[in-house]
Amino acid sequence: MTIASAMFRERGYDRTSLDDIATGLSITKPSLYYHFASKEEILLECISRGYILFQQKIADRDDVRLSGRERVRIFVEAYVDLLQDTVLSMIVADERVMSEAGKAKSRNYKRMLNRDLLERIEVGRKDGSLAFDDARIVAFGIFGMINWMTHWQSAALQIAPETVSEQFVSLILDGIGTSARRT
Amino acid sequence: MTIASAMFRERGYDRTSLDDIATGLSITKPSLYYHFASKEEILLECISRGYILFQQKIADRDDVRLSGRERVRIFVEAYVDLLQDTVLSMIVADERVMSEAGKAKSRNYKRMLNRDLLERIEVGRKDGSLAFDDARIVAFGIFGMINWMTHWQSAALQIAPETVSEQFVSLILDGIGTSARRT
DNA sequence: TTTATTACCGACCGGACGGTAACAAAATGA
DNA sequence: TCATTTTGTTACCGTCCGGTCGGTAATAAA
Repeated sequence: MTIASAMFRERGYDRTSLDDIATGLSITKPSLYYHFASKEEILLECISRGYILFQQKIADRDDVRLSGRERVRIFVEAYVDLLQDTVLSMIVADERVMSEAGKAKSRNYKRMLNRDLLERIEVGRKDGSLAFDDARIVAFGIFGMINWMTHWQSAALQIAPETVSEQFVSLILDGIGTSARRT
Repeated sequence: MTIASAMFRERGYDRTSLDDIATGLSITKPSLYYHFASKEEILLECISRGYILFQQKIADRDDVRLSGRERVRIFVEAYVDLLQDTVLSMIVADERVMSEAGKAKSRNYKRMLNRDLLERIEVGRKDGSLAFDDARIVAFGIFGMINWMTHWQSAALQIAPETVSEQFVSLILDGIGTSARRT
C-alpha cells in the first residue's frame, strides 16, 4: 500500500503497472488481486489513507478558539506536511484516470478538505483577522501552491520542509508586497 | 496541433492516443507520422507554441522601468491568461511522460519562465516594492497557484477570468491577513 | 510526358497492461 | 491429524497503443 502510493507519486498512476507494484511488494500480480478488486481500488485506498492521516494531523494541532488567521495557518502547515510525505500525498491524484465511481469518491475527499479550509477562511473574515474578496479563489490558490509541490524535483533544491510551510504561510497571510510605492 | 493541445489538457497525455488526435484532425495515424516523428514531438511542439505565445503576451505588457511589484503583477496576469487558454497551457505538462531528451527541452522552457519571474521578484526586493525571505519559494508558490488551475473543473465555478488573475495578484502581493491581532 | 514531391491511407506488428482461471502451498483451528 | 481458509503462483487472454510498411491519389517541376 505505502509502496503503491510512493510509486504512483513518483512515476504517475498510468505509468505504474500492477506488476511494478507486485514486484515492489515481492509478490505477483494475481496475488495483488486477492487483496484488491482493481487497480483503481488500490489508488482509492491510497487516497483514503492520506485523508485519514490528514484528519489526525490536523486534529492534533487544531483549536477552535483560535482566530481564523491562526486556523488557516494550522491547516496550511498540516497540509504541507502531508504533501511532503511521498506515501500519503495521493489526494492530489488526477481524477481523469478514474471511473465515474472512483471520481466521485475522490472528489468527496477533496470537497471535505476544501470545505474545511473555506470555513477557516470565513471564520477569519468574521473575526477580522483575515480580509479578501472571494474565499473560493483564495482556497484554490492555497491548494494550488501546496499541491504543486508534488511536481517539484525536490532533491534539486535544498530547502528544509518547515521552511516551506513557514514561507507559504507568510506568503498567504502577508503577501510579498511592501506598503511602499505602487509605481 | 491546437487540437492535440486541447486533448492532452483535457484527457491527459497518456490517455490521448494518436488515433484520437488523428480522428480529431479527420486524418489517420500514419498521416500524423508524416508530420511528426513521434507522439512526444507533438507534445513538445505544443509546449513550444505555448511558450512562444507567452513571450509575446508578456512583451506587449512589459516595461522595465516599472517597479518589481508591478512587473511581478504583469507576469502573473500574462501567465494566468496563458493557462486559461486550453490550447496553450501545455507548459505544465508532466515531465514524467517524456524521454530524457524531451524532459531536457521541457525543463528548459520551465527554467526560462522561472528565471524571468525570479528576476522580477529580485528587482522588487532591490527597489523596496517587495519583501520576502526566499525568492525561489515565492516563485514556486506563484507557479503552483496558477499551474493548478489546469486541475479545476472550470465549468463548475463561474468566475470571470480577469477576476482570477486580479485576486491571485492581490493574494500574492498583499496576502489575506489583516494587520490586526495575531491570536 | 516523365519524374518528384506532398499528403494521405489500410493493414499490420510487437509489446505492454489490466485482469482472470486454475492450481499449490502455508497458516489456522478443531 | 486433517479439513478449511488464506495467500500465493504459473500461465494465459483480450485489448489497446505507439509505431511501421507498402502503397496511392493529386499536384507540380523538368
